[in-house]
Amino acid sequence: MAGIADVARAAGVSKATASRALTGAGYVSEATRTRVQHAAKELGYVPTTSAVSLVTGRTQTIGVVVPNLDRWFFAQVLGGVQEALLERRYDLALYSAPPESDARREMFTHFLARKRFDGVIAVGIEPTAHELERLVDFGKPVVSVGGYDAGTSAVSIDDHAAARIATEHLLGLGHREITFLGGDPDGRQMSFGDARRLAGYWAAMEAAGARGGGRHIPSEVTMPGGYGAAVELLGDRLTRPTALVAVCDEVAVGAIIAARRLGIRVPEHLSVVGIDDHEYADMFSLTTLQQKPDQQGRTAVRLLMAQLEDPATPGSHTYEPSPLIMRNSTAALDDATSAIVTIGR
Amino acid sequence: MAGIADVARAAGVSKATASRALTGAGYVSEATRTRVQHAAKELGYVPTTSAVSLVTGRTQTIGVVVPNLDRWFFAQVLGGVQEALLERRYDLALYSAPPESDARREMFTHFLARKRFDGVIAVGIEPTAHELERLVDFGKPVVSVGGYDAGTSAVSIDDHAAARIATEHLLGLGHREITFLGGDPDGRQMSFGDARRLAGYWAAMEAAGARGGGRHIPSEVTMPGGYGAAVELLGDRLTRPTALVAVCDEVAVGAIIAARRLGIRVPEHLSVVGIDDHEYADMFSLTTLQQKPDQQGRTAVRLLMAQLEDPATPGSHTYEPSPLIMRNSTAALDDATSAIVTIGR
DNA sequence: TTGAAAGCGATACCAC
DNA sequence: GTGGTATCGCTTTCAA
Repeated sequence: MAGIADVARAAGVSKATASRALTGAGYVSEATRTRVQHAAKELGYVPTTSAVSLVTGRTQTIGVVVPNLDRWFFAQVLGGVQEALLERRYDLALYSAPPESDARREMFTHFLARKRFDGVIAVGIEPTAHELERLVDFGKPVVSVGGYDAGTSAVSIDDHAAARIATEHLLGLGHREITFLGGDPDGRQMSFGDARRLAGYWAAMEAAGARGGGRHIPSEVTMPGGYGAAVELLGDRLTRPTALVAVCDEVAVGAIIAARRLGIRVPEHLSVVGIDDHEYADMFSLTTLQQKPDQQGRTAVRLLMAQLEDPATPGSHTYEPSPLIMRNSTAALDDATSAIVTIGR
Repeated sequence: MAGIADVARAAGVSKATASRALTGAGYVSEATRTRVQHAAKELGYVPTTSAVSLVTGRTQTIGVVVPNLDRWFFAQVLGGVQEALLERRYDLALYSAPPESDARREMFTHFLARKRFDGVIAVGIEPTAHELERLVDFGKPVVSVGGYDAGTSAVSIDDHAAARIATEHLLGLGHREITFLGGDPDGRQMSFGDARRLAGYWAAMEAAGARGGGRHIPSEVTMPGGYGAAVELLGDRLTRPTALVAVCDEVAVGAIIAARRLGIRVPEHLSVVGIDDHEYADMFSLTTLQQKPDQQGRTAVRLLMAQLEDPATPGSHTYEPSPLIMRNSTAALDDATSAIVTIGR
């Protein structure tokens, strides 16, 4: 529990000098600096953060807001943010709460007001008007990841393009009956990014004049959600599409499992494309558009730090790449597939 | 940015009285109390945490240490902890870093020293001797979840019993060739809980005189890990067991997927039991031993709060229940199964 | 029941 | 370069 006063005494200098020597701000002779540092180490001195915060106004803490922890994307982003923050010796205050929940409201009304952090990273969140307002008059830098871009800095993939490319890949293989799988049942709760994906899908379908073959089947955005929806969708041979664009890999994998159980072979009888490159993608040979959420987390931290150092830094939306990873879940719509589908009709 | 001085002025009282009225400590007349509270609300007053911490010594923050974020168990625990903390208006400082990593070392040497939190919840962690030492001389209460019980308070299921029950279930169905699937390849890194499960499995096998039919196949403790290991294990018809106890549901599900791909029917040709009751368990009809990590997280918070209120509270290990959930991934070893296995031999 | 004043542990300004 | 000192915003004796 040694304080800076102890360090100063041990080094035979004043508190002021000790502080300067330790923080590196201001002039200190090389000799005293080393002497003070030595004393500090000797005594195991660690500055009391609350005291530092009180006087400097900086907390060395970043607040991170996530809707939940059990979806791959969020967990990955959080991991990346954590790493990047750790490197910079920043603490991470976690606030996870689903949109529209009491906990979420509580968070916004209570915690954000506590000016406890120097900045906020909001993951996959489309804030409500009220939340947005609070975030803004919070007066500290905000960076959003994979979500709504509220005029603040943001980082995400180009969701619209990703889904478009996925769809075009399928169209290029000759598919016309392509269903978009996943996204919240009652559209309202569909996350911002997911909605953009759906839009990208429709854009591609329309551009190819295949609007008629398109359909959106909602589902919870989880593997079981994708599984359940796919069982229903694929169970009916009459209306079954020849290809699927899934809102994300978790849903895609659920669909593949459903297809297998129904005796529908992927990719021979059904092509599936996902978005994410989830850790499960490989074991299902899933063709997908890759994104690296942990990288996005790191980028978000970088953006935030830039604004912290120079508040004048303009907000910017960084789009991370999302390349197509070809595996083995898609195939050309050949005669065999057509035949099978036709027979069903 | 209203401070308590502003509130006091607005209410026509001194800072001292305002503080008492707001914190609820000390005598204040009912009249002034409401007047102060009103003024505070009016001005949108929020106490500056660093100032409060500086004088009270309490940070209203709990540090949570997890090995990583993308395993179901950890994410669930973290979610439960977050909720319970939020209710109590505590902040959650997240420290996730894999054991033996630089980040992990950094965490322990640097962050824990920052006396930034009132207590620590360590999830699924078997601290090294050095880490343990730091955690202890950190001098603040520590509660561990699902991991090593360092004489501090702890909460977990009875891993040994869970695996034993799972194994006995299989033995009761007539199986003798039962393999334990999962756990780190080179035993050393096997988590404390996982090691206990393996021990419980062996205990049951031995008690049934079936030691000879037992085997431990290591694998990464993930779905792809279980998948990969199961493909190898089940691919060889000569040595294939008739039943599997998986270290957790993720591994169990990976094994089921592998079995299906190999044309091995579950449960007709292969019985599988998991541990967890993961959100995927249902869609695979997985029989498993249920645990509720989020509850464990909540319990951990309760234990911690008790110690915070009264440091004399003795540490205690709370065991949460882990009931057997019967679904449809296990079946009696009947003639059919035996026949199939025999043919293979 | 209330108010004045003394810290909590650091930083930062201003003389020296 | 270095040392006194005011200060950050609040809680908490101690008197009144």
